[in-house]
Amino acid sequence: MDTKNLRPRARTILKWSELKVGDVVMVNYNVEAPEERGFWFDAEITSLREISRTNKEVYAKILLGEPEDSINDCRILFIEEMYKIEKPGAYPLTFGDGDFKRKSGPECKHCRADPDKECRFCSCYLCGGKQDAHMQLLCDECNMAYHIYCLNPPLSKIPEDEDWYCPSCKNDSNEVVKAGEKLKQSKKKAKMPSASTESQRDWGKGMACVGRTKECTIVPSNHYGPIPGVPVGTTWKFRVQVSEAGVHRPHVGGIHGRSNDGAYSLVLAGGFEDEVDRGDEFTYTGSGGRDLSGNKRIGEHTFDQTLTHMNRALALNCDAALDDKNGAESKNWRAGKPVRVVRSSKGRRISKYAPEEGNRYDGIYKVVKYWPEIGKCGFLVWRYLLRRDDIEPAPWTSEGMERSKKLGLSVQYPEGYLEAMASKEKKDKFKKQTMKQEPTSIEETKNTSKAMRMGDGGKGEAFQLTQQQQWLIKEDCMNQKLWDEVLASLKEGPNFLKKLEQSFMCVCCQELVYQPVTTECLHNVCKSCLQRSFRAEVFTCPACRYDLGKSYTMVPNKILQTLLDQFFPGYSKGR
DNA sequence: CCATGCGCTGAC
DNA sequence: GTCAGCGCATGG
Repeated sequence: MDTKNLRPRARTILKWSELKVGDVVMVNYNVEAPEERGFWFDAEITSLREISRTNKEVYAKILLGEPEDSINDCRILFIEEMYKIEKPGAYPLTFGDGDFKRKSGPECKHCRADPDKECRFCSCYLCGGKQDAHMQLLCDECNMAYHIYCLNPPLSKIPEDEDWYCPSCKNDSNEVVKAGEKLKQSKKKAKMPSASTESQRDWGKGMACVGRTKECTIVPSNHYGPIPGVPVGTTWKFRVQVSEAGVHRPHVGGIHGRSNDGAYSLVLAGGFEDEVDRGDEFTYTGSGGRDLSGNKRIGEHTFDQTLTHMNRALALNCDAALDDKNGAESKNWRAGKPVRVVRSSKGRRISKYAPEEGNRYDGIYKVVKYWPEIGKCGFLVWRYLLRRDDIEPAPWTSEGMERSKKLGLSVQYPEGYLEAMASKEKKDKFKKQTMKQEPTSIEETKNTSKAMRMGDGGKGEAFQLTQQQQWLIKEDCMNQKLWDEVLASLKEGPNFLKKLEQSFMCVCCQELVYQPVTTECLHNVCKSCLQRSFRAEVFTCPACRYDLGKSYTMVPNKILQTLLDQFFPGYSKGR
């Protein structure tokens, strides 16, 4: 088996039939639930025996850099995924101490116990030296350290880019787009109309086709209800930002949902003239029935809509048995599943509740009823009645406006957008009289960039804790020190949640702890992760190696679990 | 893999 | 003002 040309980045899932003694593989071990991440480690297969067509009993020698971390031999029982790798040891077992987080210098927590010992987390992969930690770069793929001056060509300073990949993990240089170079044509793109029509349009510079730069991770994509840290009234200029915030994930689609589950959010953009919006109640129209030929995103109505896909999803939110012929009405509309509603400024043509600019989160609504009807377009459409059910005041009410003012909510623009627009305007010599109204004066730009930072999870209004949360935090005395640290960032508003997520991340699975066990040494680990460690006969704390003892009783910290469930609703789904 | 889509932009 | 037509995320 040739492992030389296979890099972790282009990892290939191994087939059982390919596996043989002597292979070095990267294994996700003991995964009980497919969505749950287990331990990643490198192992050399020492023996294997076929049990069934899909199962092999595999014994492997774990290749780890540090003896105290190693389980010398193990029996691999449930291999969910297995990859061939180039650099053994490049993916450390997650018994680390935050080594994933170290970007560069100054201190490697991993080897602080013995600073003189060679350590693969802070010794340069090229020269082997540990010196000049501040000039080391960590590869985002394999976590190996590299001195910037050992690289070929050497770098003069630590790059400011978010990600850095070492020479062996970096993609084929032919695929890398160098400064000033045009994007390489993808296979998919070759099929697109533009390939043949030689379109001269300057795609990519504006917001028409940009991708996400951030992703909402505090709740899963199938999360119902508000997004923690996003108050009603929050407004974004572009749909892609709404997607990044996790409020409404599709870039273009009006409904986000799953046809066998329900709808999580929708955007009111006035796409249908015969829709009615009364603020606390509105009618909405399903999707489909449009002619999308010519690679369009919206088009003429040419056929009837069906209660499938997203239309079915939205119907499932209604607390009534599904009826795809006549529709249905809920007897207890509040019992339906919650839908996040975003109003777009485009809806102004039919609704006075639409915002003047951008896309505004207006809160939670429920589906009261849905029915089929012949729309103004002449074709059958599915129509829905939604009614507001949210304790947060609607943005157009006086209470809501006061709150928006208090929270300092204003339209959020993508990073660098206003600056880019301002300089473009200047360049185009479009100064003239617009300067007074347009937010391009220095003062105005400053104000808006403050709002942008807030949206980025930066400064803004302080995060509010409920009385119950304050009480629970006080009760969780084992974690007092951690909470003190986390509470210090309350004043940073939405950043508070990020800090919270970091502080209560499980060192094993690198996710927010679930059913956390707070150890005697005051670390928090998922109960299932700790159990897995114990099954592998490692009875120490995964974070600090403190010996917990073979007969340690794992008691989940219920108070902490309650708190985390409140701050990150739905995060434990599927775990 | 493929189909869908209540955005967005520059060209006209 | 109108219009063609693109990447991308998402679900199936």
